Amino acid sequence: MDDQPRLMHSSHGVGMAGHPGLAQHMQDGTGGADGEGRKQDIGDILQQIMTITDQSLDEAQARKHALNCHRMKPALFNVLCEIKEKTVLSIRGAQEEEPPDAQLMRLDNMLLAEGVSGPEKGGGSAAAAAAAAAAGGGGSDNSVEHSDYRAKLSQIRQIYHTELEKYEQACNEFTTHVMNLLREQSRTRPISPKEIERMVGIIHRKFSSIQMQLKQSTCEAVMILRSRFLDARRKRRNFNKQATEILNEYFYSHLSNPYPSEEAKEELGKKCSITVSQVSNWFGNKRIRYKKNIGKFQEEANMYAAKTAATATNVSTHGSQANSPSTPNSAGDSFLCDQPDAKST
DNA sequence: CTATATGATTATTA
DNA sequence: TAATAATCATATAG
Repeated sequence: MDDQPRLMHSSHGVGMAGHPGLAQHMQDGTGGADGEGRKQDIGDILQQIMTITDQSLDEAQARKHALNCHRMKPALFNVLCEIKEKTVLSIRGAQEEEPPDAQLMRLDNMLLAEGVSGPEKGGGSAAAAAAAAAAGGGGSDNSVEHSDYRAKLSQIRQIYHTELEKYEQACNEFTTHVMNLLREQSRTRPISPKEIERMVGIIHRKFSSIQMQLKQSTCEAVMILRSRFLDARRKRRNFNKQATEILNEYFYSHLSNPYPSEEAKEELGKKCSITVSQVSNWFGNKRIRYKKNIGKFQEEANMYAAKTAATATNVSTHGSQANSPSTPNSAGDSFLCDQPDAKST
C-alpha cells in the first residue's frame, strides 16, 4: 500500500522536477521483486514484436496456428473481449455525424439536370428528338443543330457511368476484402460488428470522395460542352443589310421614344425574319450604344432621317419640307433624359 | 493581325 | 418584369 508512492520517488531521490516519464520507470524497474519476472516477459514480447517482420510468412502462419491452438487461448480471448467491451464505449459516438454534403448534392442535381446521371435514354433518339422539339415549341432545327452536342454529351455520360461502375466495383471488392480480413482476425482479437460497420463506412467515404471527383470533372466537362455548343454568342451571325435597314429606320424615326411595343416588335421581326427577342436585343443594344456615343451615330441618324423624309415626301408628293437633318438630336429625345457621361474625345 | 462593330448573355435596377 | 449596363464571343473592316 505504501509501496506506490515510494516507487515513484525512492530511486530518483530528487524527483526530476517535473517529468517523471513512463519509459524511465520501465527502464528502472524500480527494483521491485515482483517486477522481475514480468519485465522478462515484456522484454520477450517486445523482442518478438521487433523481429516479427523478419520472420517468413510460413513461420508466422505456423506461429499463429500454434497460438490459436493454445489451451489458454479461449480464456485469454474472453479477457480481451471484456477489456474491449469496456474501452469501446469511449470511441463509440465519436464519429456519428454524416452530413448530406451540400456540394455532392449540387453535383448530383446538376448531373441529373443535364441528363448525365438520369435514366438511360437508350436508342430512342427519335423519342428524345421529339421531346426536344416539343419542349422547344417549334425550334425544328433545334435537334439538328444540337445533334453533335448530344452525341458528345452521351459520350461523357458513357464515360461517367463506366467510371462510376468501376469505382463501385472496386469499392465492393475492397470492402469484401477488408471484411474477410477482419473476419479472419476476429478469431484472434475481438472485433465488434460496430467496428466492422465503422470500417465499411470509412471505406465507403473514401471511395465516394473519389466518386465526387469524378462527378466534379464530369460536371466541368458538361459545362465546357454547353458553353461550346449551346452558347448562342459563339455562332453569332450579323443580320442582313435589309433587316438592319428596317430596324434602323424604325429606331431613328422613333428616336424620341425608341421603345417598340410588343406588337411593333412582332411586326419588325416578321419584316426582318428574326425573332421578337432578337428585335428586343437589337433595340436594347442600339439604345444603349446610341446614348453612349451620340456623336458616332450622328451621321447614321442624319442618313435615316433623310431617308424617312424622302419616303415621306414620296408619299405625300410634297418636297419642300424645311427639314434640316443636321441636328436630329435637338428635339425631345426623352429617352436620353439621364445622361451619365458624354465621353467625347 | 488589330480595332471596331455587333448580336447575345448576364447581372443589376426600378 | 422589362430596361439598362456591362460583358462575352464572334464578325468584319482596315
